[in-house]
Amino acid sequence: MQQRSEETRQNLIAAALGLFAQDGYDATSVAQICQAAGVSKGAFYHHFSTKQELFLELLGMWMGQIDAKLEETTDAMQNVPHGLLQMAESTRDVLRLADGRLPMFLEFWSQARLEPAVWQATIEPYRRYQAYFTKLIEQGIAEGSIREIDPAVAARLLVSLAVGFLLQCVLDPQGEDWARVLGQSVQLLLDGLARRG
Amino acid sequence: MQQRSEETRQNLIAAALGLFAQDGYDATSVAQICQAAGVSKGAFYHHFSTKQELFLELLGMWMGQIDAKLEETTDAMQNVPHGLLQMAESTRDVLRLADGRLPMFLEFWSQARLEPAVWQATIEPYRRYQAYFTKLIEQGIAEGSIREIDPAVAARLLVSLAVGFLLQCVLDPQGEDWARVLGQSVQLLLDGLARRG
Amino acid sequence: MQQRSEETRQNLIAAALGLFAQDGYDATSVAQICQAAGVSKGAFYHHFSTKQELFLELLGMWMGQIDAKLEETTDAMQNVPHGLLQMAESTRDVLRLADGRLPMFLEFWSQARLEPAVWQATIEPYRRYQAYFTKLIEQGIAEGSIREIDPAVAARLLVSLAVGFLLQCVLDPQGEDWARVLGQSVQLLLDGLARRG
Amino acid sequence: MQQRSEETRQNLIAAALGLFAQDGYDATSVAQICQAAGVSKGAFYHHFSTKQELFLELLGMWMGQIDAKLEETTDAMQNVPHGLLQMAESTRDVLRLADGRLPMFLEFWSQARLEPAVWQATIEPYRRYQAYFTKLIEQGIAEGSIREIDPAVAARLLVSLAVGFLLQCVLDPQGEDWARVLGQSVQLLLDGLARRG
DNA sequence: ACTGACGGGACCACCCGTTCAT
DNA sequence: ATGAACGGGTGGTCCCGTCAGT
Repeated sequence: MQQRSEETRQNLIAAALGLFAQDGYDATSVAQICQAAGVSKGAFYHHFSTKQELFLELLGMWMGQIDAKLEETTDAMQNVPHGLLQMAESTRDVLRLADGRLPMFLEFWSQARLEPAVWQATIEPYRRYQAYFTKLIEQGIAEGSIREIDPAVAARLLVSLAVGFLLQCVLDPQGEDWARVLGQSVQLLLDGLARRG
Repeated sequence: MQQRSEETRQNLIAAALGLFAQDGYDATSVAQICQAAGVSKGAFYHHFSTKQELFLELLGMWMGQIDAKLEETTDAMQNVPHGLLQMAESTRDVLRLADGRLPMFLEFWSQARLEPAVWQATIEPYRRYQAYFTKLIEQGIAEGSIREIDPAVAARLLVSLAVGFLLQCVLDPQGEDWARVLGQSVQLLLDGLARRG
Repeated sequence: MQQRSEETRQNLIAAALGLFAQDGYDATSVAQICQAAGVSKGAFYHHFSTKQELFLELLGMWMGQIDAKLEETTDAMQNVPHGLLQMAESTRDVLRLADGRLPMFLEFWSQARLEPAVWQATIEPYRRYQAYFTKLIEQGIAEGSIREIDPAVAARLLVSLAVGFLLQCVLDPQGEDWARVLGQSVQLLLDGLARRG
Repeated sequence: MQQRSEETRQNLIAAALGLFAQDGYDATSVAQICQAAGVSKGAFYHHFSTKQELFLELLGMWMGQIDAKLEETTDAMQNVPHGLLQMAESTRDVLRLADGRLPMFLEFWSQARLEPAVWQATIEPYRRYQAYFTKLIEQGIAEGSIREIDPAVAARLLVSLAVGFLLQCVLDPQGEDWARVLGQSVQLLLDGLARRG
C-alpha cells in the first residue's frame, strides 16, 4: 500500500500543477484537483493538510529545479560572459520544457504577496540568485572579462532582467520570440559590460 | 443627484483600489468594497455590472496615469540618456506616491492571464511602451548619445528591466532601496549603451 | 402630456407581454421590461404599483378579448353544432394571431395557483365560459340539434377539451397541427352528441 | 453511511415535493428545501448538482407512477369502454392520494416551457399516452365496442380531456367535484363513441 | 410625467475541510 | 489509506420598490 500512496500523492501533485497553471490557484478547487487526479477528497486531505500546503510543495519542487539548472550551467562555464550567454540561450529549451506550466511563476508571485508562508518560500531563492549573480560578476571582473563595475548592482540588473522577461513570457507568450529576444538583450548588455578594448 | 452619483462611484473606486491592493482581487468581496465605500450593494451594481468591470476601470485609470507620466517626462527631456536617468530617478516619487497601491500591478498581471478582457487592457499598454522606448533609442542614436544598436532590442531590455524591478518592488518592498538600485542600474546600463569615446 | 403618458403605459404593457410570453413571469425582471419599453423604472412604478399589477392588467385584457371573440361567434351562429364547429375552425386564426403570446395562458395559470388576486381574475372567466356553454347546449337540445343530455356535464366536457388543447398547443406547438386536430375532435364529439336519426 | 445517504436523499425529495407543490418551483429556495429536510446545503449539493436536477428527478418519479397506474389498469380491463370508465372512476382515489401534490403538474408544465431538459422529460410521456390511447381505441373498434372512428383523433380527444380536467383540478380544486364530473363526462363521451344499436 | 441612483435583502451555486465507515 | 457524506458559510449577482430630483 506504500506504493499506491506515493502514486496517489504524485497524481495529486501533477493534477494540481496542471490546474493551477491553467486556471490559477484561487479558481482551482480542491474538488477539481481530486477529480483530475482520480482521487477522493479523503485521499487529498490525507496527503496534504491544506490546498496551500500542496501549493508550497509545488513551489519547493519548482525552485529546486531552477537551482539545479543554474548549478549545472555554472559547472560547464568557460568564462563569465560566455556562461551568461549560454544561460540565455538555454532558455529556449527551458521554455519548451516548462510548456504550459510557466504561468506557475505568476501564481507563486501572486500568492507570495498574500501568504507569508508562500512569501518566505518564494523570496528566499531570489536572494540566493542575487548572491549567485553577484559572485559571478565578481568572478568576471577578476578574470578580466568584465569591466570594473559594482557587482551587486550588475547582479540586480541581471535578476531584474530575468524576472521581467519571465513575466512577459507568461503574459504574452505569443507576442514575441522571447528566447531570441533574451539572447539578443543579454548580448547587448554584455557588450556594454565588457571591458573595453 | 448627478453629483451624488459621481461621488458614490469614486468612493467605490477608491475603496476597491485599497482593498484589491491589500488583500488581492479574489480575496476581496463586493460586500467588503461596499462596506468600505459606505454604499449598498444595489449602488455597486448600479455603477458597475460586475466586479471585473470595476477592476477594468481601475486598470484603465492606472495605465492612463503611467502614460501621462511618460509623456510629461518626454517633453522635459534634454537628451535621451538624461531622460532615461530622470525617469529612473523620478521613480522614487512614484513609489512613494503609489504608496500601498503598488501591488495592483501584480493583481493586473494575475488577472490578465485568466481573463481575456483584462489581458487585452493590460497587454496593450506594454506594446505601446515598447514602441515608445524604441523610438526613444532611435532618437538617442540619431542625436549621437547612444551607440548604434538595434533599437527594438534595447527597448525590450529597458521594458523588461522596468517590469522586473516593479515586480521585485511589489514582492519585497523592504528588501532593498529599489529606487536607488534602479537608478544605479540604469546608470550602468547607459554607460554600456553610450557611444564610446 | 396625457398622450405621452398613455403611450408609455402601452409600451410597458407590450414589452411585458412579449417578455412574459418568452421568458416567463418570474424570470422577467422589471428592469428588463423597462429596458424593452425604453422607459425608466420610475415610469414603470408611476403607472403600476407592482409587477403583479401589470400582470393583472394583461390578464384582464386577454380575457376581455376572448369574451369578445365568443360573443361575436354566438351572434353569427345558425345552430349550435354549427357554431361549435365554427369556433373550432376559427381557432386556426386565433393561434396565428396570438403568435408567440400563447404561452401567456400558462403564465396566467401558474400565477393563479400562487397569487389570490391572479387566481380570482383567472378563474372567474372560466366559470363564465362554463355557464356560456351550458346555455349553448341547452339551446342545442331545445332546437333539436343535440340529443338530451346533461347540459352542465357537456359544458364541462367542452371547456376541459378546450383547456386541454390549449395547454398542449403551448407546450408542444410543433408537435401537431393543433387547429386541425381540434376541428376533427369537435366534429367527432358532435357526432356523438347529435340526435340520432 | 450508505443508509443515511439514501435517507437524506429521500428527505430532500420529499421536502422539495411538498414545497414545490405549495409555493411553486421558482418561489422555493434551496435553503428552504434543506431546512424542511433537516439537511445542510452541503448535503443537498452532494446529492443534486442543481435545483433543476432535483426537479427532474421528481418529474421522472411522477411520470413513472402514472405509467405504472396505466399499465395496471390495462391489465385488469374487460373491454375498452369499461376500462376507460374505470380509469375515470379511479381518478377519485388518485386525487385523494396525490393530495396536495397535484399542483406539481402545473409546475412541470410551466418549467417545461422554459427549460429544454424539463421539456424533454415532460413531453415525451404525453406522446406515449397518445400512442397508448390510440391503441386502446383501435382495440375497442376491433372488439366492436366502439364505432368506426379515427383512433388517433379519438386519442387526442381523450388526452386533451384528461389534461384539461387535470388543469382545472389544480386551479380550482374546491370549485367542483372533479372526480364525479370526469366520470360523467367520460360516460357521455363513450355514449357518443359507442356503436349504435 | 418621468428619471435613475439607491437600499436592503435574498438566492443559487459552490467550496473547503471534517467525519465516519471502510 | 481511501471513499462518501456532510456542515457551515460565503461569494457574486440581481431584483423589487422607493424617493429625491427634474
